[in-house]
Amino acid sequence: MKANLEDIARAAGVSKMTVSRVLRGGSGFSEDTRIRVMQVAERLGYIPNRLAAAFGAEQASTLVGICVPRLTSGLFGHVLDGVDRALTRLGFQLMIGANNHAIDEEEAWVRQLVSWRPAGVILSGRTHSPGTVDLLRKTALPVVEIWDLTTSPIDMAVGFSHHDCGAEMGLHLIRRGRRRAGFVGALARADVMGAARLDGFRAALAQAGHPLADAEILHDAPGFYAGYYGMETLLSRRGDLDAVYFHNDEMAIGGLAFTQARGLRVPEDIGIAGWGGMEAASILPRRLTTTMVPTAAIGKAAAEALVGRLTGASGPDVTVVPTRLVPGETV
Amino acid sequence: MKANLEDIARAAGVSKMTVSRVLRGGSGFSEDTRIRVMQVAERLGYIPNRLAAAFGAEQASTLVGICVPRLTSGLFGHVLDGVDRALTRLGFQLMIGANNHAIDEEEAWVRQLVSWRPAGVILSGRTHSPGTVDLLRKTALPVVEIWDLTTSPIDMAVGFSHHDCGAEMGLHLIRRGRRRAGFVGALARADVMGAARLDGFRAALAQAGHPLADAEILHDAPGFYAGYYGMETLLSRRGDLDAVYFHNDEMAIGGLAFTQARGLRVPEDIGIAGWGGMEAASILPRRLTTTMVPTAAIGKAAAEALVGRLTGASGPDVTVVPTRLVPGETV
DNA sequence: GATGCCTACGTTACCGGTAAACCTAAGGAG
DNA sequence: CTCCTTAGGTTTACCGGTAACGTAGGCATC
Repeated sequence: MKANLEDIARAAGVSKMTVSRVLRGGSGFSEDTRIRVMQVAERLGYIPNRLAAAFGAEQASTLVGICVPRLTSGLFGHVLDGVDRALTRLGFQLMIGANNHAIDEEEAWVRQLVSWRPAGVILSGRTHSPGTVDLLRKTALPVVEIWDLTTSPIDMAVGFSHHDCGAEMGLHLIRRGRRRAGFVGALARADVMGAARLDGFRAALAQAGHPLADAEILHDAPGFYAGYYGMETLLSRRGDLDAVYFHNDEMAIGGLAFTQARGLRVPEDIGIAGWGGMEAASILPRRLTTTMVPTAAIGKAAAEALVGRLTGASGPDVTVVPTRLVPGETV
Repeated sequence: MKANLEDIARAAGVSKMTVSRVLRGGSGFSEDTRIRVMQVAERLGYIPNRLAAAFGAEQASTLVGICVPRLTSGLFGHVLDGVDRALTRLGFQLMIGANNHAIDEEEAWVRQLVSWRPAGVILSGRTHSPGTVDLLRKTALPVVEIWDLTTSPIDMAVGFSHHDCGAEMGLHLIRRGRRRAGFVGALARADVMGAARLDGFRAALAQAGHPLADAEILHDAPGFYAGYYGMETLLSRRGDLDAVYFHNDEMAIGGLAFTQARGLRVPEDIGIAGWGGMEAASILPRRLTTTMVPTAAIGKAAAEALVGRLTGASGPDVTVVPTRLVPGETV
């Protein structure tokens, strides 16, 4: 039914080792033999068995795992795309997982992954369970932590500082004359990185002498609705806010929709700032004030760091990718 | 260094077959033995080798592949999420791929995938290269085609008819009194499914006696910008259009942004309709007229169809999921 | 008391590749 | 003429599980 190397070897009158070498494009065979083997393989409809290959010679795995917080996130979609394009081109396969912002779900996924003996792993964020870290250290797998920067990565890291993003936006609001800023977050107690942005934001405001006026951290996923209702909640508590910083752009656009529904003028009555740089943010009647994150570049850099490690090239352990605050017209 | 079944067997004083049985939670061992084996496995930090397991007993693979058109699509992010949640819970691992709307890229990915001897495959769309179909038939792998419905699937299908979506929207526009409708598409010559919606749309308009006035199919990816510029192009050619149907909601919102920039009133001067049902569409000042697609439900249904086939349960070959036209306030 | 059946294991034989070691004939150098 | 090298192979020994089958001892049944 389905042919293996042995079948090809028999039909071509060579040993299966020779077939293996031919098919992998190595050396140690004549052109005649190569052609014969290729033809027989084609004729028999040979389908390689990577399971056997990876099992028999463990270093030959072409499997890479990547775990993101949520598969429904637009930003991480672009990260995945960057990783996928870079790795597919080099003959790797991508195994995917979502941790839903829970380190124990991540650990469960990592355990499954390592049982497939992959060539490497890409994780999101810098917060992992002890079990995860332990396992990855023990298996000595190449690991790239992306998205949030850490100075002491498990192995390698590609990202930026969420804390700095928040601080930069805080400073920007202050410079634009805002004095009573609020914050609307999401995924309460789950999302470490949004919390880091809030920390940085809060610190910058405090240092400027105009501390954070109020914050509303929703439990929902960070979407348009959540932004809309978060804005409503925040303003019902503090009607005097003159700026609101949102968990991300989707929420900011939701908040913007609320100001329109309520007849508030932006940026005159209140300023709105987002984070992440989704495409829609730049097509609004007023371009959204936000921070652009080079998502696809992060994915690409992570893939390249991983492949670099595998091919023995020595790259930096920590790669910082620059984010960019876009002033926009909503603050 | 790293322990295998043999090591555990030696340390626990049993055979490795017994260890295998214990770790997989089977039967044929005493409670005493079970506890001893589990303790030893824990102590040695045993990491299962699914490579060896899947290789040695081919039917035991827990690998499922899924190929989507683009990883950056919000809609497919939700599909992936639906698939991932359903399969992770059942102990499967997801291998992912993107075909970039090209059937030969899909074929290349499928070839890589089958070499991992997966338990099943989920493909997007119903258009595949002969090589892909051939390969999947030959390997007799469970296959679920999602997103676009086909009456003669390779194996199973979960989706809806894009043609019908377009036709339904065409009829809706006619009913709302529109007589000169245009269309803005994307991914020219690549996206089969958007083309199917246009076909249905065109047919419905023609049947009503008010044929499609004009269509602009861009080569770009379907995003906000593309919608904005597509709208501009279309209106510069046909200033008398009274409705425009877009490839998807993002493009429709982009088009909407153009009408605002140009001072056109929606829906009075011109109607705007999208497709897909992205969350942002329902939070606009005027709720967008669009078609809601049950993305996560499609993912879940696809996963369940696949697992059903694997466990021998007989389900339907074709599952139709309902889409819903949301009238909105932009037409 | 022979037979059958059940429990709780152990034994054996693979699965399909790959690395490493080994072989052999032909050609060239000394 | 012998030795060495090289091209072009072959042989052997795994990798770590699992299915299928074998078996010893205990108990119930006829």
